[in-house]
Amino acid sequence: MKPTIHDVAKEAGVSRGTVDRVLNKKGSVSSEAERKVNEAIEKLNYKRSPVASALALHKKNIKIGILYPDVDHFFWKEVNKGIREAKARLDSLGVELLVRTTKNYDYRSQINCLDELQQQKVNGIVTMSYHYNKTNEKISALYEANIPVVTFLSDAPDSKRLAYIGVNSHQSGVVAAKMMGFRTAGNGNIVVIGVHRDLLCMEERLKGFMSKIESEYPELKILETYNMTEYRKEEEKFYKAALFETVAHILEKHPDMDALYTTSMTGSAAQAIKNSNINRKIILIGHENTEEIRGLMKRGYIDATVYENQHEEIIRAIDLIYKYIKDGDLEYSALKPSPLGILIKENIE
Amino acid sequence: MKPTIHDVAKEAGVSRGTVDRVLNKKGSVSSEAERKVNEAIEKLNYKRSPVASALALHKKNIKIGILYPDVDHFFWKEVNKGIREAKARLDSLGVELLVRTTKNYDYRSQINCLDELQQQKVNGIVTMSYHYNKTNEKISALYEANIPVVTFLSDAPDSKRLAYIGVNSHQSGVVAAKMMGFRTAGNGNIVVIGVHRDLLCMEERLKGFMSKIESEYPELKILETYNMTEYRKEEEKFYKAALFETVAHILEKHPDMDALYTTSMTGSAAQAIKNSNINRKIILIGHENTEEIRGLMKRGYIDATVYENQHEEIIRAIDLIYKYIKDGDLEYSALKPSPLGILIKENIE
DNA sequence: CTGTTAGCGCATTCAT
DNA sequence: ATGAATGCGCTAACAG
Repeated sequence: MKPTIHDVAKEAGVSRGTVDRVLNKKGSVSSEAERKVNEAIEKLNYKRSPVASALALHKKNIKIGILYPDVDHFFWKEVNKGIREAKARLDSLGVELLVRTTKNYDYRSQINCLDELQQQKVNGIVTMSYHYNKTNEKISALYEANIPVVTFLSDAPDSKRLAYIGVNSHQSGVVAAKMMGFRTAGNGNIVVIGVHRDLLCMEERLKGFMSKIESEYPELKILETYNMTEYRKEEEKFYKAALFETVAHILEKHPDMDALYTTSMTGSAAQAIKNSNINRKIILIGHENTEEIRGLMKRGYIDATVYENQHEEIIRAIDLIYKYIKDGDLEYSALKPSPLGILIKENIE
Repeated sequence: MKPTIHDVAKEAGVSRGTVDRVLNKKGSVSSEAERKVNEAIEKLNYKRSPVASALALHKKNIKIGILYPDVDHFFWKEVNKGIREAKARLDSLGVELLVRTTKNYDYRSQINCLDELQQQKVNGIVTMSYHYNKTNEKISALYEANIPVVTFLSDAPDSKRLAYIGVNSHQSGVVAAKMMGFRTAGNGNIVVIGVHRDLLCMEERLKGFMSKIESEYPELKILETYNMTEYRKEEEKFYKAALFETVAHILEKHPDMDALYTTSMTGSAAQAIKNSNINRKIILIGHENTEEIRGLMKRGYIDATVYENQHEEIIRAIDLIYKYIKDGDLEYSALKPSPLGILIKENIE
């Protein structure tokens, strides 16, 4: 039978309360008692039961804040689903989830929302960083105020965020380049669209793609690189419209192009190509795995994407911060980069 | 605040015991009481707390049997890790895991082990099917004896297994064929090795691969298809030796071959090519994602594999049967096929 | 058929 | 500094 805190107390010749104080490092324990308890724990190989612990902690009312930009219907829908699943699970642990969204990627909106969550006295926050450096200060300030922040999808490595849950973004671009190489057999003319470049993850993707193409595919020529960063603060419909225009412009300007790579909004890019009614094949490589993308890929408008599982990542992020708040230590095993998925028509679920 | 069973009882004007009987369909409840309870549950939007439930069920001592062939060091090592993780989690729920392994894929060994687990009075079993049809009868008999069986990795669809956790194997072969198409640019001579063909998953992989090549890549010629089913019942070292010989034979017999596809044991196939010291490039496409395969892929001996995450699958399978034993119902959301991963050098973690 | 009671293992009081 | 008591939400056993 698994030893309980009771067994440990008996073995050590102290009360359950004392064992608990040692386990949770509460102090107020004589060094003599502490030694005996630790010996007993060792001897019996005691591990605390997370279920019982969670149940007992029920009344503590932990609050976790979640903040993300609710802009791309398809992509964030799956994040939202993950949040709902986590919520259902954490509900029964007496944990409250305060979910906030912004209408765009403006880092000032993010900072405002973070302020509000701080006022609500949350015990921790999960969010993505809206800007490669403008959010560092606020995140570090939250850390100093004893509110740990876990970033996901896009990191803020120079801030004092507790942890980052997400992929290696540079490598994500490298993999995309490799798929471009496969699909084109290493030969042809490419146009590149860099979207959201002040999101760290996007900039890194772009760099990864470019460097891989340059180093490994000398016969793949990049005709031009477009930049769609300035639209970042607009609402989604404007953003989409701008992308549509850009793609239409590209198709007209580059009649000799064979392929398009876009660091994000792959679904919209595919729609734009589709709507253009051109009668030559444009190979499209991009990112993410959403319902929209799967649909367009099945119909041949997207050739491959490189993605991370945003649904699982948000769940991992929430679990990570919950455990950190509850137990005070990081699960180091959860910190390695998330796997990079490759999506082609054939392996759509 | 979340409603508890107590709130429901108060709302319905009955005792907690009665609510519990309704919740767990224990019978012995008047239809009048049942109606009132259900109304109260509806009204309060009551959901039972899985943590509290698990804690209370602690004394019940549920036993789950797990059975798998511990043959390929690298592949099954990760299954084993998943089992250990699940064990640690279930330990604190008072669940006992009886883990059994066989030394090969002989279905008779499997049936013997299943018999033994039945004698141990397990409440459910997780295993893979060792043979496309010879295990159906035993699995169905277990079901009749009220011991549900969940298959993973390789299914027994014609048996009364409770559920299958794993990928669509046919599609797995299709994706492999697509990767072959990418890598060869749709042109060249292929040799195929069909391993373990009386495992349903392997046979389906092979069929998926062949059909995709035939239908989509007319310029890819399959020179020959080797069959390595008969070695299935041997121990691993014999199996590997046989594969080494086969690959050496293939390389000699087909000097015009460009690529090799193998339905399993991709690591060994790569080792065999490596050891042969031939000085032309043989493209190798196979399956799985193991430490061995990642190492050989990084060094260029494997070009791509299609895999399922065996680590997550065993965990999902164990959780599924645990919940079924505990709550008596299947989590239908867990039943869709697992995702098919594509591994190339660039997206190795 | 129904209500009551006693834990499951742990964390937090409140006494001492 | 330590021990004892209470309860988290639920289930099982018992009493009626």
